[in-house]
Amino acid sequence: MERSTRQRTAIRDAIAEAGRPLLPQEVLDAAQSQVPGLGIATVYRNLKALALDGELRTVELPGENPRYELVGHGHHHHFQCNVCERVFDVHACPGDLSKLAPRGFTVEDHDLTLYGKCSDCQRAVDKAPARSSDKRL
Amino acid sequence: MERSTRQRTAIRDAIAEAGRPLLPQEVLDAAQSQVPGLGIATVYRNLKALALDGELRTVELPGENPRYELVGHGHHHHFQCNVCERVFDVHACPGDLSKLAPRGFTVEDHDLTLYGKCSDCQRAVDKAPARSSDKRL
DNA sequence: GTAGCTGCAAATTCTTTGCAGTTGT
DNA sequence: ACAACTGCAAAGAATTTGCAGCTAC
Repeated sequence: MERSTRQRTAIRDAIAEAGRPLLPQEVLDAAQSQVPGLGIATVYRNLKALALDGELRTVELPGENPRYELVGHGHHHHFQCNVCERVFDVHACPGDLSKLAPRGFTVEDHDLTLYGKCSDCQRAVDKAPARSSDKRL
Repeated sequence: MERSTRQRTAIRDAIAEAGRPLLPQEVLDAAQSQVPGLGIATVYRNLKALALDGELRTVELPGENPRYELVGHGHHHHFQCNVCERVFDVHACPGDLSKLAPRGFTVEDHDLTLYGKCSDCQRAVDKAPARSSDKRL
């Protein structure tokens, strides 16, 4: 049976406050402000448990480690910033994509990731137009 | 400068013959029939080099380890069958998705994966209609 | 009281890297 | 010849697991 521990609460809260999908390590960093001794293994165990429980959803972007977000938003997609690499929710959807599949194939679902610059990074670029010497990451 | 070695040739051939995106381990298994002593590190090094070189493309599906396929088709997407789990190329594209992003965000690229039933598995379902006891995964 | 939870460290899995010997050009 | 390449084993990074002590109920 599921217990309510300081650790579990801190993990849930960290994700709720972030408002965007977090990596296990990001969850640890955020939750440690509430529970200093928190270990990464506990974070992994709780993320898995909460996901199984239906409280969290696993967000798997191509080539990225899994992130976790609160369930609650229904069908939606994600945007990853090419600069800061953070991931954001996109509450829009191209809609019916069934016509994209080859003949004879049936489309039941889809997964879409947008890439570009988030508003913060876009603003930074606008203010300081790129010089050829600018290199990030 | 790029050399032509037995190993590199075997790796390239393995992927060419497969005709679908392969995992590094699958590449190793296939290429070892040509070069028995082939090591996994060499496979990784060559996959990376060939991808950098523009010969191979990395196919990263959500929650899956990276696969590699021959370049040749330009921008395209993938379809994964919910039944047989095989991955197919989709040579269609929803096009401009920039309006889906939140205000202030700039869309530069996108990644799309369709899920459903491939023609083979769809045909199988049509012939043998699902019973309520049928459960997958 | 006790089953579930936790932190730590060791184990796993996938991928990368250091090194000394091998090979293509 | 000589830089690129290779196999092996060790190193990394992300995630899982074993275990003994802790804690919510």
